[in-house]
Amino acid sequence: MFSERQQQIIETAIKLIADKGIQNLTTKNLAREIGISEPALYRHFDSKSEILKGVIEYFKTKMQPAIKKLNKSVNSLNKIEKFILEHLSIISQNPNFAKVIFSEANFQNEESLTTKMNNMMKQSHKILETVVQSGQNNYEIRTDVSSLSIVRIIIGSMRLLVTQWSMSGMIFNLETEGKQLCTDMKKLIVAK
Amino acid sequence: MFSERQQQIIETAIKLIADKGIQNLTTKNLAREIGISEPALYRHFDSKSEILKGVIEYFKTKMQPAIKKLNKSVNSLNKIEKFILEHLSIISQNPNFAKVIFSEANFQNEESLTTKMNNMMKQSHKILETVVQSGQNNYEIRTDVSSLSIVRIIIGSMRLLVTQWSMSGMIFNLETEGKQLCTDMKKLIVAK
DNA sequence: TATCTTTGTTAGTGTTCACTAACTAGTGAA
DNA sequence: TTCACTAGTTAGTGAACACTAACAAAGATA
Repeated sequence: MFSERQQQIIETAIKLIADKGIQNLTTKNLAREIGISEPALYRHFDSKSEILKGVIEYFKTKMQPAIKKLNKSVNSLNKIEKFILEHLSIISQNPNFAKVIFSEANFQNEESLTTKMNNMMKQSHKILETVVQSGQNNYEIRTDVSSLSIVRIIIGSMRLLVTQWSMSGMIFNLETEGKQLCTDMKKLIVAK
Repeated sequence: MFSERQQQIIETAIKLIADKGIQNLTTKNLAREIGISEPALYRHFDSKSEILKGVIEYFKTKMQPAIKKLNKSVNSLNKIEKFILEHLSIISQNPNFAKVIFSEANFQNEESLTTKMNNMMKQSHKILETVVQSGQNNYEIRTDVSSLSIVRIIIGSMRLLVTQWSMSGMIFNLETEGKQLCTDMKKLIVAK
């Protein structure tokens, strides 16, 4: 899909945004960081906007494994744990993701980008909601609390953990802390 | 603290960011939206950066009531409910806040702003953690789950709810949905 | 060998950025 | 009445923005 150079451009764009926000992503900074000239960027992308679309596509493909691995578990609580830990593992391996992937504000400037981010988020929520609901149907997960609330609690706390991790300068171990969160989360939502 | 004109500038700045992100906040757009000239802005703030500092200060003062009202409850679960619902009530009354207040990315460009946002967040987490811990000491809140996890779950899900509300175009009632989330949250964390 | 394609370069475009210089109308106190 | 202060104006600054024109080197293909 993306050539090597295109991937390099996308990864560098993510790095620049992670460093100092979307206002730090200029064609000048991007070219300098890669070590090519500005016009060279335009051999690989039609516009800066196309690069940002590439960033979102890149997130999608990088995050896909976190969702595909869910089917390996039968148990719903295990699936939820996998969902969280696989996401955190990928972010842990790509620390620049942390500051960008859950910051919809970075893509607010253009409607097509907002829509793309929106859809990515909705899709992953839908998948998790299906897992939670089937867990409730199997009496693995308590049914006195709506699946919507459970999904919000799971994804909300995961996102906050990632935000705290990046804001702290990655001072703690994301996966260790994630495991603790999972353990506690399971205690809260397991059926009695 | 802030003059009327300064407040107007700050509120308009928040509106512009809410509309199309931080890149939409230019001195030109800001002046046009208010209906004054660009240089007039500089009679009230030394620089654009000072306006952004003003935005954060404005959030602080506007959000303070949500925290001050906590002491009116004795019950810890009620305090947590108040914490969530008061926050949501203020955001509901100031819809432009929704897209900006939890989007640390908007203030990432300058270190002094990042620090300010960071501190605001840490402070409110600390307050909530104190509430949770005293609830655990009183046997109102279950103690088999760490207070840190509970705080992450509460604030994380609240932030996500606000994000979903603003991303949906405010299509649902934030406070109604917030009450449902509170009810479910209390069921999960109440001591057995 | 000759030509085409790919991927880079240098030098530059017009536009927008945050911000300033210089001036002015209105107001309130000495 | 004079004078200073406040809060606005018009016109313009250099720097940075995304992007382009024109050219060049290298490799693959005819």
